[in-house]
Amino acid sequence: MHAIKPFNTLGRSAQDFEPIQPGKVGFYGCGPTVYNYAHIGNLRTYVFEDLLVRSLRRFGYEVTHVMNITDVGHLSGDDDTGEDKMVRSAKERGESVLQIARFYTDAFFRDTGRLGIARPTVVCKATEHVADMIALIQRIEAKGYTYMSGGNLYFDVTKFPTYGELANLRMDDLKAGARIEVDENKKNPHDFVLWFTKSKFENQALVWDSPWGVGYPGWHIECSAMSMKYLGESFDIHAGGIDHVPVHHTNEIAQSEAATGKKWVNYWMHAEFLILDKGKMSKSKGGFITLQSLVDAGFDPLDYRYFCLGGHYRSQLTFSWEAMEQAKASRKALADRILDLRDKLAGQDIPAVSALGRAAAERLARFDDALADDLAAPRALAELWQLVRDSQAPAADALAAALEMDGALGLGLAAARREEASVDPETVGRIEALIAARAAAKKAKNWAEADAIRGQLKEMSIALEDGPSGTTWKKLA
RNA sequence: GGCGCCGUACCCAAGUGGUAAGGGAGAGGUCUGCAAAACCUUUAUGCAUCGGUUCAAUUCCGAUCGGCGCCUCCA
Repeated sequence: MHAIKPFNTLGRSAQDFEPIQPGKVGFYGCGPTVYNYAHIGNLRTYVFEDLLVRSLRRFGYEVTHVMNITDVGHLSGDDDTGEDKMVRSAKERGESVLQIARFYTDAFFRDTGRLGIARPTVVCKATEHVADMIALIQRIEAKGYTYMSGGNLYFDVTKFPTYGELANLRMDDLKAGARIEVDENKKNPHDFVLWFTKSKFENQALVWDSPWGVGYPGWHIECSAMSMKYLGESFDIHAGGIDHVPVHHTNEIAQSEAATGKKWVNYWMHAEFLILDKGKMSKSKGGFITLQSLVDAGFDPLDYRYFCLGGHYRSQLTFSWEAMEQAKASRKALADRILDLRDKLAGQDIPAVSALGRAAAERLARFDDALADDLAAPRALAELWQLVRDSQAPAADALAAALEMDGALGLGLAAARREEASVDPETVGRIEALIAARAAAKKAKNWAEADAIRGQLKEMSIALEDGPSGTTWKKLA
């Protein structure tokens, strides 16, 4: 089992990973709020989480990956007074909240699927776990961490001495409410709601009965309740976007540890933002780019995955169409290498990893070192390139090692195939006739004629390649 | 006001207290009737600026300039 060393936000340092149970990893990744399509910034985080899961599995861990689907309660506006986002979407489309949630959940998994992201072991919806949340809140209440005020149940952060540790918050010089009016029902600006009975917006669509009255859960409790349900009261890794550090994850820790009295999560990993030239991409500000819009622009979803892997997950990555073009070109070149290696082997068996020659084995080892070192994908990618270009390694070894690497990177290299021209049979006949005519012209050394035919085919977006075994063609995109 | 990140070639992007990975793009070459692919060579005495520490700094420290994120639902 390879020693992996993730950067732990808790402590802000790279730390040797030691799972609670040897050989097993409990991993919780914050999932989407399903009131709209995911944008490519959101998706970057899921690519990171997928790389983490694939790497851990590659290193021999049995990973239980839990992801929540938030299908209740979030605000729509920057001013904290808007409607529930789910409710607004539902209203706009004339559908029920649950229909909206279902629709965008499906869209989400369609996108992650296209990105080669493995489906989590457990996908859990907030609306189906309200009873678990209520039970957890009761535990917190029983330990004396809560108070009722203005109809809502609050968590009192002053009762939790290590509050803010994850985010390096210092309670005394914090200026909460710098950008937002503080809820006057709170004793402390950092207190947060565990259960609402007094909604700030009318017509809350989804409400449940509870010991505190009819209402709905606070925004942080679902992750605590569901993660503990599926992973236990303490588990190994929790990941999410970096924006979650100061509030969401900070509050999750407080409420979870208040309830159990135990350390909740050992390793916290946070992905940095994808940004545009003008700043971050967000659902509420502009610059909303979906995976589909990349596809519509002629990119394969895996081109975007390659783009993401080209930067380290803890660094901001700036999106640009030019960078996408570069990623596309790189990924295609990589796939072509794999195809060339396949051709060289001509059906020969691919050696087992244990039977690799030294050159390929060393590359693979370095690749693993890069991944183990806080998921250094750019370095891992560089090793893959070196491998695939290294004439030292026999083709069979190179191919075997490259496919091993791709098991972690998920760039779909095993499935790489030459671009099959999607051309109707009639046109195929014409193309082949022209190629035959050109072959005849070439044989007669009538170069002008041969080139004319090449030009004619080019008009039809058909590119020819003369090889040792004859002429092949493909349709250009 | 507080917290945090970043500034490396034309572009994207690694990295290290001892002299700059990888990819894209460009240039030259080999090969090919042409073309494509492939292969070879090539593109930062330099890592925002200015100081400091050091035998040695791009890498550590400080300041400055510039960009970005968070403190509000947000990946």
